[in-house]
Amino acid sequence: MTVDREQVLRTAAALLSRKATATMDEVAKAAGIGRATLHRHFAGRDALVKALEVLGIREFEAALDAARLDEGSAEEGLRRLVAEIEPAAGLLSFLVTENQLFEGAHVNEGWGRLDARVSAHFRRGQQQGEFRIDLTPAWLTEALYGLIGTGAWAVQDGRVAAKDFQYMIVELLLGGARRNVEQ
Amino acid sequence: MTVDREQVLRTAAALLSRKATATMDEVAKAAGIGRATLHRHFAGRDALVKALEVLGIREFEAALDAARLDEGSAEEGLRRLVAEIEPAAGLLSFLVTENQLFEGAHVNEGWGRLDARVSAHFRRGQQQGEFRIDLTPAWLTEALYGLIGTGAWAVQDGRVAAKDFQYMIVELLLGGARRNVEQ
DNA sequence: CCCTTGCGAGACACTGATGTCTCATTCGGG
DNA sequence: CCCGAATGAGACATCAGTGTCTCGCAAGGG
Repeated sequence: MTVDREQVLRTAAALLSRKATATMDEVAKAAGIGRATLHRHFAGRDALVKALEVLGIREFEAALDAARLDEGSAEEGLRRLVAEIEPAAGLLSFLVTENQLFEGAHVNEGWGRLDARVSAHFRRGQQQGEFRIDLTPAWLTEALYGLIGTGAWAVQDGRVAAKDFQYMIVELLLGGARRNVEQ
Repeated sequence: MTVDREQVLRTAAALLSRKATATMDEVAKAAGIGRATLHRHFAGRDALVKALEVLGIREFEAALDAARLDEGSAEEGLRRLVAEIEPAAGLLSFLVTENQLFEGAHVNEGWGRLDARVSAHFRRGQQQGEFRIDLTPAWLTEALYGLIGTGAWAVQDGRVAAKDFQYMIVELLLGGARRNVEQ
């Protein structure tokens, strides 16, 4: 009988990341609850978005922790990160697109911290000679977010099989589309 | 005195791709014109979005033609395509995010055609042994769109220099982040 | 078994965006 | 220099979305 708050948020993220103009009524319907109930749990649209941000940042941070980026090679760390982040891919893609419209340049402090951790990981990979140095850590970070979001959409729309999600993202990000001749 | 219709559309695409909930008034202000004038040129919000789609598809198609994908290696074709598409990157990223919310699964027929051309190019690259076959053409196509959109945002927000736009996208998409040891 | 709690559906007023209008102004061509 | 076309600013009605409320109902615990 009780609404699963987290499930509602995940559904809302999946919907809002594809249709930012979605109505509160649409969000409620997508989550399978009534609009009044949605309002009981989230005071308004702003509160809903804020809750999405909080949950998304929390899950992303948890994924970063669980990935143990410091251990092993940078590549292994990245693979673990993508694996850990997969369940929250919808939330992350919502966060990324939402963060674009930083109203008045007030970047979320939590987001900045996560951004720095990911960026630092790519920098470590460069310093250890694993990653190319002609692609900036900032760009690799953005590209990772973009590919995760794209992957989440592609899976949702059935253009990519869910089981290939991790592989497609990591392989493209690490190895690229070019076929290595010596292989 | 006369409004530059195309410039208005480009400005609108840049704004709407970052903030889909932007008001007609915001769009007008961003384009430096009055709201009434905006309404004179585009009957309403739907008409504006439709015009953006038409222009975006037209420019994308022109980029595909200009890139001469059939000539030379698949990699060269891809590089030309990204170069040709750069001026319309904002429009393309709007189209991609907009196309996610295919209302009632009515995918735009023009978009499907473009999609098929890009996908076919990746397939050709695979058949010629240039591209990896473990990454599907559909995914490579999606990834290209995603990276172009991500790149456009990153440039807009100053996280990546505009002059690096093409390089960052093509190098990551083709070669990936991993440093090749034999190099 | 009852009773409390939480939910869905619907009604309602309110706010903000939209679309249309008028009017003064300005630009640019003739 | 003058005139027409196009624009900007603003007023206005309309409407969709929002936020709040009530009521009936179902679930689940005591």
